[in-house]
Amino acid sequence: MAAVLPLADLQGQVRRVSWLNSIIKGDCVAALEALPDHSVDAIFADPPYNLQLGGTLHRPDQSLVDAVDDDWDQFSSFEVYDAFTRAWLLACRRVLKPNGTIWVIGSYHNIFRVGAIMQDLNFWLLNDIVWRKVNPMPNFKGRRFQNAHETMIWASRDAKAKSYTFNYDALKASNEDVQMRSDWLFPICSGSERLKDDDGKKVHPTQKPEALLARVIMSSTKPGDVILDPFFGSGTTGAVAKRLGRNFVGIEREQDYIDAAAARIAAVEPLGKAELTVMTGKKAEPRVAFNALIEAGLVRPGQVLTDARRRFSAIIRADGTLSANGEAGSIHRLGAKVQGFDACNGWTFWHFDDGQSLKPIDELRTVIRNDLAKLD
Amino acid sequence: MAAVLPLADLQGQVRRVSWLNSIIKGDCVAALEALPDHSVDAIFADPPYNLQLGGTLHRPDQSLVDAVDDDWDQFSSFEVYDAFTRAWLLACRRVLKPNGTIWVIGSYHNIFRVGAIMQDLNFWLLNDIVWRKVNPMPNFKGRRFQNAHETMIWASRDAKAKSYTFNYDALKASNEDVQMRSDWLFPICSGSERLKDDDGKKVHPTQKPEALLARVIMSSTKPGDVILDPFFGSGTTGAVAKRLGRNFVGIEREQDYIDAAAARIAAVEPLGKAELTVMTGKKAEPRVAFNALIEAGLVRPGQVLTDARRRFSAIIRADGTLSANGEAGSIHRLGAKVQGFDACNGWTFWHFDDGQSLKPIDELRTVIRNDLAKLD
DNA sequence: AATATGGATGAATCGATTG
DNA sequence: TCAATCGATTCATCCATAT
Repeated sequence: MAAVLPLADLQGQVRRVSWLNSIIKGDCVAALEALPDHSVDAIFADPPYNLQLGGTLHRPDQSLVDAVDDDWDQFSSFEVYDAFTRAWLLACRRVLKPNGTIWVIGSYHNIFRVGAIMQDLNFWLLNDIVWRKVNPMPNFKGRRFQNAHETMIWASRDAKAKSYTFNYDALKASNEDVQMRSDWLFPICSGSERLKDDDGKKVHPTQKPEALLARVIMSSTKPGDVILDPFFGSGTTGAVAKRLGRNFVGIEREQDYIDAAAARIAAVEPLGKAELTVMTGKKAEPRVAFNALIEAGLVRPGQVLTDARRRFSAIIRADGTLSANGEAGSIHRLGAKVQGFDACNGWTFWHFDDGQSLKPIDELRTVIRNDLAKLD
Repeated sequence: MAAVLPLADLQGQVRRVSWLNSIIKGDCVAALEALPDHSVDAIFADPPYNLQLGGTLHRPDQSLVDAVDDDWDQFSSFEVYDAFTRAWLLACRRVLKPNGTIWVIGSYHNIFRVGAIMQDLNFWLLNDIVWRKVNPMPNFKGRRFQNAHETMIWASRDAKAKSYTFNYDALKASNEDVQMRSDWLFPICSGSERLKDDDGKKVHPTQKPEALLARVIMSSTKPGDVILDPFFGSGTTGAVAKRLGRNFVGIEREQDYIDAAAARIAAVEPLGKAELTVMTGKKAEPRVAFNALIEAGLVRPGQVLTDARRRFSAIIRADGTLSANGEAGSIHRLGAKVQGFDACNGWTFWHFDDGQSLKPIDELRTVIRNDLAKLD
């Protein structure tokens, strides 16, 4: 895992997909040109934030704040930063599969430019997600609000791409059975998770917490997917992807970061298949025709169905349709019609009387589905 | 208060500052041209969001969602929206005092374009503030994360303006003696605060809560300051400004909104000097997702949970659900399922073995809650 | 008079499959 | 490619009505 390939080696090996689960050394845009079109399922990008720091910053006790002042975060103007942003986003767009999605994280220094450029390039914004930091750095001068969050943009390749991966049911089940919101709460990366060098200095100034990446990856990818991180840094994306049974591709310029990331990822133990199975909902279940209930003898032609409160009733016909008040149609169409609605889920609307109580015909569909499950 | 002046009247009366505490009827940019340079201390702008809605949306109960489809929110392209944004921001910049600040609120549909243009026009971003909605509208189709926040940008007129108003100590004192963070929690505007017409219909589709405006105004203005709102709508800015002893200027095109806002503001009773302090409310115990335990490392995927008497067991999966006997679900659903019940409190039912004894996972939730207690 | 229940609603870029 | 069909999908809160 996590072999480090110079760009030259990579280009000769694309056919064997040797770039899977490796870190490509080189400039982001140039390295991306070596990847095939539509070759990755998802992208997580943590680009330079273009922080505009005036001078040095001291805490109230006069200790020096170790700010992000690396060369890679220096841009001479918004125009230069915009050109850089457009270039790497375009390159990412080409390698992204048509139904793939991209995540970009940033702060108020850069995220507005990034978001506008994403829209200009026809990415279709699905959500902006707020990472609320449990333990953000205070504002030492007391001149602003404490900058306690960062923003992530989640987008599909274009507006027409409707089949992107979103594990809605799993997220909901893991969140007290209510849907996951756009504001997430996580601690910043610190303690034993934070990579340090031999001198105890942090390896990377903006290492992201694994919990954040875990939710990103669990929500919008499937096991076996390929996740690209064009600004790999300390390799959080790769470490979490490996642990969660996904593949990764990282791009990084600095050898120190590559070395630290490769060692980190090598130490990761992937989870087993059982632990990685994702909870799915009804949408993922096989379709069952209402006719199958008749054929299985679970309901019979002539039988009366009603809604849960017995306000409406209909008769089952031998062809698998229902009739009521001289009208006929599928369980869905007729359910909609009697209520005066445009649409209706007939499976949950229509009920049958089992002698004791009214039960939705959806329970009979479950019987059929359980029988089907034994066959494979 | 709140006299409504047609633009023509205004221009002849500028010297007497007759526009103070009034609503100017007219187009935003044209009306702004009639105001003197450097004449307002702060600006709060709630521009059109440029929502691009495909068709109609129904709730699961088939009721129709009353979407924002007003003419004033329709733009033919990003270019047109950008030009509009640049025009009103430039006009605002001219009337803003050198040490004044501006707030702009938006959603992911427009806020990235707005923020980038503000930077291009040399506004200096001080913070982005996240309004976390207590009670946002759900995502009915389960295709995205629940869009549970909006974003505000707070900026000074330019980078050199260091003497802007920021009531740091008052905010801190009103916030349990810790710095005010960049993520704010407020309910949406509803109930008796929401303006309704005689038919019970909402007067304005996007009326903002007064609590939100109150924090904006208390944090970045002084009593007696002039606050401009170039998209006045239902007049929340004016109502809160009057109550908090500030002056306002509103600009609005639609007569219906002007009438409603004028009546609303007329009914406001200004607070006395002593009462101009911010109130905060403690919320009930925060909801904790089971996923938070995994993300915090308190439990791990693959780990086995049992009930208190070890009659039932289940395995934790990486997506935050449990699985047992080929079935899966949330801690609550699966707890109910294995027992054959309709419902179950998974927090007290499922236990983990800490090496000495079985303990309910509810104890781990307490650990998380203690961390959270600092935040809400 | 409290409490319970049902309905309404909010800045929303909100399908997938088959014929 | 388009049209028809199947059938999946909601949270917190407020208010009106019923018990």
